[in-house]
Amino acid sequence: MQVPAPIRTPAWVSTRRLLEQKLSDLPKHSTTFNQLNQLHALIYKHNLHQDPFIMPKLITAYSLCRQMSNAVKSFRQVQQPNVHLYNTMIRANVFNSLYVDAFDVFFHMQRCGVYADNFTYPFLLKGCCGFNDYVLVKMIHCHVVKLGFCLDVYVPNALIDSYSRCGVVGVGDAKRVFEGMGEGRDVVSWNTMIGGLVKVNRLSEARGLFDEMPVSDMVSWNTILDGYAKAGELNDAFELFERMPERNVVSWSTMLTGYCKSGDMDMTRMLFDKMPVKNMVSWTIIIAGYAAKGLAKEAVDLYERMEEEGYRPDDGAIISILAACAESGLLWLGKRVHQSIKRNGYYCSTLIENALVDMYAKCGSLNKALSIFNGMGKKDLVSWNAMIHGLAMHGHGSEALELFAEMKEEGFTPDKVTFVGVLCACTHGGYIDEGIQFFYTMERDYGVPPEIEHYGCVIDLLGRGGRLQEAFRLVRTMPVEPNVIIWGALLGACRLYNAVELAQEVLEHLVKLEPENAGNYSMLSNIYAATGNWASVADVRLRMKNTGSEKPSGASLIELDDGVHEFTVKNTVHPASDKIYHMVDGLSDHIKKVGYIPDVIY
DNA sequence: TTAGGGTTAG
Repeated sequence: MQVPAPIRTPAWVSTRRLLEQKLSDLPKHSTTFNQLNQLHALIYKHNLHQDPFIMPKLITAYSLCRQMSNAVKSFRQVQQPNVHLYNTMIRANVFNSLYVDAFDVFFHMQRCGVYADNFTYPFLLKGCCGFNDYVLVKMIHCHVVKLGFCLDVYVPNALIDSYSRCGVVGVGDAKRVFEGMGEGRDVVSWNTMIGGLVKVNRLSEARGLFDEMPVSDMVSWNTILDGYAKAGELNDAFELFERMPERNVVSWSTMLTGYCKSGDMDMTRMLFDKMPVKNMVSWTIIIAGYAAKGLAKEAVDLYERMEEEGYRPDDGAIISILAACAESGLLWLGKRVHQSIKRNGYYCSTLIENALVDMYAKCGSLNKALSIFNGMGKKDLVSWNAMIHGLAMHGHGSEALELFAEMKEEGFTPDKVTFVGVLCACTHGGYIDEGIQFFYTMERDYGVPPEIEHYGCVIDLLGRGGRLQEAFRLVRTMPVEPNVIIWGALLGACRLYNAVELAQEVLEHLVKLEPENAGNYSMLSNIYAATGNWASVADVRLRMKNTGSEKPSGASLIELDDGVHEFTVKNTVHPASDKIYHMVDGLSDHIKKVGYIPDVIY
């Protein structure tokens, strides 16, 4: 069907200009579906749905408010898309993490004989980051070289970035592209290369380039600052921070992250309070920092202050904060974030729903996790994995396995993370033979080769099932080097079955890997004690003293409405200590009367 | 091109 060319009356021209302006002015996050649909209808009415300037703007607007099906519909309305429209569509897909679709658009474009330009390859290379796939980047690189494509600075810069994001395997290629650019390098090339080296922890090399670069800008300073902060070299980072010709919100946030990760929340707070300009990222860093450390009151207070000051948490903020809550079991803040999502009607993406499922599951609210999971419009593999793992870790092994079966029926292919959850479900549900069966068939039936995580699970499974020799044999024959988790699982099993000799051997391996962890010695000491070998208990204690490893006392944390309460052995600092001990003594007497024999830890 | 981002064994 031929679309008649619009008649360019002055009224048409002004409508066109108005629509173009409206599309450009749309706010990124608060655009509603209706607003956009109205604009789309107007575009149709004025016969502008073939317009080479209007349509990319419409597609971008749909993409920004996560309406990709409408973006695709709009794209299909255009009969002869030009390179600009293809580029827009590739970028829209990448922005929405639809990497496969982005590549499909690229192939479609080639089939239609439309030539890629300087923008196509950088957009496409950004799509490779989603796969984090070195081979894919290499393929595009070869493609560009084969075409004899004019290597404008944008394309090699994108190549440096994409290669660097592939980690250690790609950084060599990134360097070759960087060096090949010669005099053609701009400040972005230098910054990207420095960032790439920082990503693979080659800090001194990055510093060398930073010192060597002809002209540095704020991004260069921030990149190298981030390198020091991520490496935990906070003194060096701070020195650099003070020496910076000027600082922006990114520089301050980089320092916040550094101190947060080192656990120094006082310093983090001091910097945060001193920041001249804050943004969503800086609020997120400090709130998630407090949350991850279980500092409930500080985290919730700041979250509320942030909302009072008119900040609306974006996807990044919500996900980071929920993840931090999940890590420390901070249900209080997790619920608070969930409330504000509901109250403000934020768009709840699959990413956010996954974070909610994970948070509720990790915090022990399995019903809440399940109700969100069941109500999800669109589940992805991560949703299933999070729910399976959540059920498994709380002892609902059979439910987890049922969910695994359901997931396959729905057409999802399990990945390596799924099998960690499945094996964990078997361990905690006591399904030893089933677990071993899964372990030995995961590669054959699903093409997922077992990795160290799966060996960890199955060794735990065998160990808890009392099949210690089998577990030990597997550790010795497995193709990967056993780590502390593997040896730790084995030591735990030895403790369960009082396997003294095996425990001694396992401990020697563990001590080599983590000499500073006193928990390992305690475990061995407990095994000796359980078998009445008091002389060896004394030996181990002496060895602990000599090596200077002191086991920190364990603490229990309970979250009530007003925050997290910590309890340790013989600790009386809690304001309600007297009442609590009274209750504990009463309970203790009661359970002994009904036949409880305490398992004394030595 | 720089700061925060979901699922992973003891």
